[in-house]
Amino acid sequence: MATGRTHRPASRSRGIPEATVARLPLYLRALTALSERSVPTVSSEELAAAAGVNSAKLRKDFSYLGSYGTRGVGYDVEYLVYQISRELGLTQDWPVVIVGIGNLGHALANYGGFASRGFRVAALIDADPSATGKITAGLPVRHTDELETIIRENQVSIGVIATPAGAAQEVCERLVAAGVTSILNFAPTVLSVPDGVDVRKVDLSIELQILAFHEQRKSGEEALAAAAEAADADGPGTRGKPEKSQKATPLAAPAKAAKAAVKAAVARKTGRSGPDGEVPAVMPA
Amino acid sequence: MATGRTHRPASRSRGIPEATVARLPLYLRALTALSERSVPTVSSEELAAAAGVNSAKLRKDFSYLGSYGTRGVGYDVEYLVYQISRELGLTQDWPVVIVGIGNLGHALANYGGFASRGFRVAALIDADPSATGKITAGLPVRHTDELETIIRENQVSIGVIATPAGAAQEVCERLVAAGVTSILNFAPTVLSVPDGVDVRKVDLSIELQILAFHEQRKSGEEALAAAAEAADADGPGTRGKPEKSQKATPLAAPAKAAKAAVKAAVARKTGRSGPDGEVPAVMPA
DNA sequence: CCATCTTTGTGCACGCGTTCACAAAGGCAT
DNA sequence: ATGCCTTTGTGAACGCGTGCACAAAGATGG
Ligand SMILES: NC(=O)c1ccc[n+]([C@@H]2O[C@H](COP(=O)([O-])OP(=O)(O)OC[C@H]3O[C@@H](n4cnc5c(N)ncnc54)[C@H](O)[C@@H]3O)[C@@H](O)[C@H]2O)c1
Ligand SMILES: NC(=O)c1ccc[n+]([C@@H]2O[C@H](COP(=O)([O-])OP(=O)(O)OC[C@H]3O[C@@H](n4cnc5c(N)ncnc54)[C@H](O)[C@@H]3O)[C@@H](O)[C@H]2O)c1
Repeated sequence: MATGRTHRPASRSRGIPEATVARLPLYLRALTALSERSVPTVSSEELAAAAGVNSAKLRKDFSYLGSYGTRGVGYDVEYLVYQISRELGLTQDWPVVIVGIGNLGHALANYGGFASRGFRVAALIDADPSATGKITAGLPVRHTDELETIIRENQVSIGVIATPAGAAQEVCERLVAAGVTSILNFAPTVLSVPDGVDVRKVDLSIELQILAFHEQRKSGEEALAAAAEAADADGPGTRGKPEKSQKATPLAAPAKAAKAAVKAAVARKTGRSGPDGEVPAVMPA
Repeated sequence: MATGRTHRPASRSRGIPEATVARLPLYLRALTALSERSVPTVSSEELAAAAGVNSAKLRKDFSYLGSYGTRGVGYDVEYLVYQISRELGLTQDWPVVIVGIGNLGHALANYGGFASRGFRVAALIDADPSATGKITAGLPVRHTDELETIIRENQVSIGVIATPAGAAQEVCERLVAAGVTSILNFAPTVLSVPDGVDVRKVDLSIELQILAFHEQRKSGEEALAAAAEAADADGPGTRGKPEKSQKATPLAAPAKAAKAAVKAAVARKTGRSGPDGEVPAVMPA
């Protein structure tokens, strides 16, 4: 998955837990697929399998919405699709603006997954004058100067930021000032927004780093230390070859000496990638 | 944010909680910025603000890694960058393949955020014969036939899926069979993988739906019901104008009659978007 | 109309994550 | 050296989310 919400701690809005809200779109997707296959009803067990969750969790989630199932039978697919759509606010049309029509912005603009869920791209906005006017995904790219006007005229309340990180906060502020109250941020920055504005972020880099963490664990604890030391000294061939780890005090209180040593090594490395022989990642006390 | 992990419930690998792992990249980014400004040390308070989290949380997170701070002073920036990088496995090089070079795949291939964190795009793979061979972001697009060879030769353990949803599971299986053990999935599907394989998903559509949910709450509970009914009947002008909510029995047990009525209405609507006068979203008992 | 069987809805317990609050640690000035 | 002041590291309390397990509901067949 990508990431979690940023602000507003955990205010379960009127009884529906945030974790449940995050799963509703998942259920909806599975239900839509069933609906297209004209399946009339589905049990919690089947639907849970399709959505990749626990069936008890699914039933509890639905219980927050009301009693929409029939014991002994299951849930009526069409009815549930409607109820979830309504709960998520997908029965109305949400105009969205995308700001920053670069690599990612182009992909987003061409993405079909918007319209299929009630989200309508109202405008594409970019600061580059040479980009404005170009037709992208059937829409002309508008200049940033028009941002406020576009937001107001189209009653846009959801904005997508796909600008470089440096511009994100500024763009965010302009969006908010113009009336946007929900932001989906693709730039790798922490956005600060006033209360009442929701920010969700999608950060590819973070996802990869989390995967790398687990990947590293899979190859054994110590490979990393070896790799870290050997990184600039030798070529390939060392990977995945542990060296016998003294797992005692794995990360326990490094003495001052150790800190200083590593710090020095790091400094050396940062400055220029010179050879460094002894870099004790874990130091004996 | 994008999304959460899919499989492997909550196995805190060797003591570091999953929630903490997910925040380490955030800290790392903030620390890198400080490092570039040559800031020598930083307090938990400052760093927490930069990363957008609570300072107590940050300190506790760091405590899982070891005692890396100095009381009365704070944390040494360079040292912490090194420790977190090491913990996340970023001191080694991670070759990555991107499968599905369409709109999104192109954007990903051109994304600079990979290399800056130790992720190297080893290959771009697509099934479309007319696409193969084309140079994208400095790399030739390779045909799916070569997938297994590419994975093995480059020792790739992380795969990114950016194909249409229908192809995702199949691609996933081929990746896993070839040796990939971590997958970042952009296709809106639930992937099933064997134990030991990590899947994280990024789903733009889900993020927007979650935003829509909260957005809807902001405009008052009932606007939705009104909008739902009026959706195909009238034009703009109704939005964001609450009408005084009768919050009694918001979603309480609808009687059989109500279910049937709504279901009928839904069916009507699904078939063709004809006019529907009375669609009781919430029915009096 | 009754028995049986399926499946929902939920009470309950448990574990993870968050946050508070504070003692201990260490730097720094005197 | 001594005391002060800042900031870490963590014990403890709390709340949310998850999953088990089961009683009640309802459909279905006889
Ligand atoms: N490309 C990806 O796959 C990818 C993946 C994850 C995250 N991101 C992030 O998404 C953002 C965009 O990535 P990209 O690859 O599309 O970059 P890009 O440089 O191709 O596009 C950025 C666009 O934003 C425009 N822009 C700059 N400042 C602006 C401003 N103040 N107002 C409006 N528009 C402005 C630029 O003109 C440009 O068209 C970056 O922050 C990047 O880190 C990209
Ligand atoms: N474009 C976006 O902004 C965006 C956003 C979120 C999610 N997504 C999802 O990402 C995926 C890709 O989106 P897109 O807009 O790039 O679609 P796209 O149709 O432009 O690209 C898909 C690419 O995958 C290739 N492909 C198809 N089957 C394949 C296979 N079996 N093996 C290898 N390659 C195969 C196609 O040739 C094509 O080049 C979709 O699942 C989409 O739902 C896209």
